[in-house]
Amino acid sequence: MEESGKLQSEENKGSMETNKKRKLKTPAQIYALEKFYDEHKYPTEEMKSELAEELGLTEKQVSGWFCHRRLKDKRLLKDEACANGRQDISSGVVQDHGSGLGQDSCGSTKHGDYKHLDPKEVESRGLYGGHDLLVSDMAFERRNHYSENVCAMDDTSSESSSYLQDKDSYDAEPSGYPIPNGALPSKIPKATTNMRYKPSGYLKVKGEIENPVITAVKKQLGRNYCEDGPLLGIEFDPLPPGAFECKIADPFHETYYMASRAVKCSPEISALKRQPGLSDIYDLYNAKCNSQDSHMEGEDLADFQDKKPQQHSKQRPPLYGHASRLPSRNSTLDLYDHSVREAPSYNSRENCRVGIKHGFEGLKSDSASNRSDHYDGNLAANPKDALLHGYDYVNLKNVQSEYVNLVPSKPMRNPFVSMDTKDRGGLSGRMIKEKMSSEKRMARKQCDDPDTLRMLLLKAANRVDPPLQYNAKEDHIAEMQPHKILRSSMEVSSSFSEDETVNPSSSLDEAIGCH
DNA sequence: TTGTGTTTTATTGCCTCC
DNA sequence: GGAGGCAATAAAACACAA
Repeated sequence: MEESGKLQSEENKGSMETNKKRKLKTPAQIYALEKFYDEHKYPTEEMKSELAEELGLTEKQVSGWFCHRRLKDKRLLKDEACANGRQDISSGVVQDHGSGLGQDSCGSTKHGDYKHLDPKEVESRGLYGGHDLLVSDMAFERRNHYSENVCAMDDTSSESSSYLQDKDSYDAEPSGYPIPNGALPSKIPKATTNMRYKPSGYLKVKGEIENPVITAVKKQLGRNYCEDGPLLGIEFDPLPPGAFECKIADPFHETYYMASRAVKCSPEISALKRQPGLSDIYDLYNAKCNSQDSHMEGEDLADFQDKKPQQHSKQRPPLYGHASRLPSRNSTLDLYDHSVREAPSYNSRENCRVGIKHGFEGLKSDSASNRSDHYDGNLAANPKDALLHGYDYVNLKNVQSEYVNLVPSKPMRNPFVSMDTKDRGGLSGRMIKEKMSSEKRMARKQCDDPDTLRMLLLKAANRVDPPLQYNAKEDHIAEMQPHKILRSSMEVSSSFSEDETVNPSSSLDEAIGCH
C-alpha cells in the first residue's frame, strides 16, 4: 500500500512537476475499480486501501474515483429515469433477453425502491449485483457490459449468481476460482477476488434456469464443450444459406450455428481469418463470442494496421515510465494490464469510452514498463511452469486473459444473455462508432503489445481442448501446440524446436520480436 | 488541422454522522 | 473535530465533424 502510494505519489510528483495533468487510469485500473464498484458501492477504508494497493493508486484516488463513480451512477440513473417512460414502452423487448427474468430486472418499482434506499444500506445489504436487481443495477449492468463481458466467460451474466456467493468474500482468502481449463489461479489478489472474477465459464449464466439456451449449447457441444468457449481448432460447418435470416428462432437447435455465426457470417471476419496473424486468436475469440451482431465486427484488420502508426504517434508518454519504478510484486494493476486494457469494450456508452480512452493508452504506457517486468518475471520466466501448472504464475491474468481472448476486436456479445440488443438499439451513431473504434483499438493493441500477444497466445495454447484434439489424460500439456498456434497466429515462418514447444516463452518472444 | 462536445480526473468546499 | 460522502468546478483527454 505504502509502496504503491509512494509509487503513485512519486509518479504524480514527477508528472506534476512537469505539468499538472491529470492521469487517466489504465483500463486495468478502471476495470478493477468498476468491478469492485459493482460489488461495493461504498467500500470501506480497508477495501479502498486494499484496492489502492492492488491498483497502484492512492487511497485518495480510489476514494475519489468511487465518489465520482457514484455520482456518475446517480447521474446515469437520473437519465435512466428520464428515459424510463420511453423504455417502458419497449420494455418487453428490452428486458433480459432470453432469461425470462426480464420483468424482475426492469420493474419500475425497483427504481422507486432505490430512490428510497440509502445507498449505503443498499450496498451493505448486498442488493447491488444481487438477484434483487435495482434499476441502478440494471443501468450499471447495461453500461458496464464490460464486466458483463468479462464475466461472459466467467459467467456471461454471473452478476446475480456469483454475487451472492461472493458477496462477503472480500476478506475471504482468495480461493482461486477455477478457470475454464481447470487450472486454478493460485493467487488472485484480493481486489481481484472481490471483483468476482469467477471464471465459472462462458456458458455459466445466471443459472441454468435463466439460460436454457446456454444449457442447450452445452448439450450440443457435449464433450466438446469448453467452459470458456469453443475449442481451439473447432471448425464449424458452413452455415446453410439463409441461416441467419431467422433470428434465434429456435435457440435450442440453432445455437450451434450461432456460435459460429460471427466467424462465418461476417465478411470482415472472414477476411480476418485469412489474415495471417490474428486469425487464430480471432477465431478463438469469435468462436467464443457467439456474436450476433457480426455486422458490427466490420473492422478490417488492414485498417487497423494502416492506422497503427498514427495511433502510435498519439500515444502519450508511458504512465509508468520505467519498469524499475514499479513494485516487483504482481500488482493487480499488473495483472489487469494485459487483459483489461484490451478488455474495456463495454456495451455502454460509458464503458465504451473507457475502452476507447484508456485501452490504448494503458497498453502503451504499461507495456513499456511493468508488464514486461512482471509478466516476464512470472510467466515468461517460466512459462513452462505456467503452462504445466495451470496459471499459477499468471494469476489474474489468466482469468483476465479469458477475456482477452475474447476481445481481440470486439466485445463479447452474448446473444442470449446480454442486453446487447437493447444497447445496440439505443446506441447512437457515435456510440456505435466509438464502440467499433474501441474494438479496433483493442485488436490493434493486442497486435502491438508483445506481452498481450504473448498472453493471448499462451492462453490460446492452454485452450487447446484435449478432448477434441488430444486425450487430456494422455497428452501432456506441453503438447498443446503452442507453436502451432504461434505459427498460425503469428505467421512465424520458422519452425520451432521441441524445446521451443515446451517453452513457448522463447518462441513467443521470438515471434513477438519478429512481430 | 481545428473547433466543439463529452467524459474523466482532480480539487475544493460543504454537509452529515460519530 | 475528524472522517466520509456529495456536489460543484476546472481542466485534461478524447472523439468527431467540418
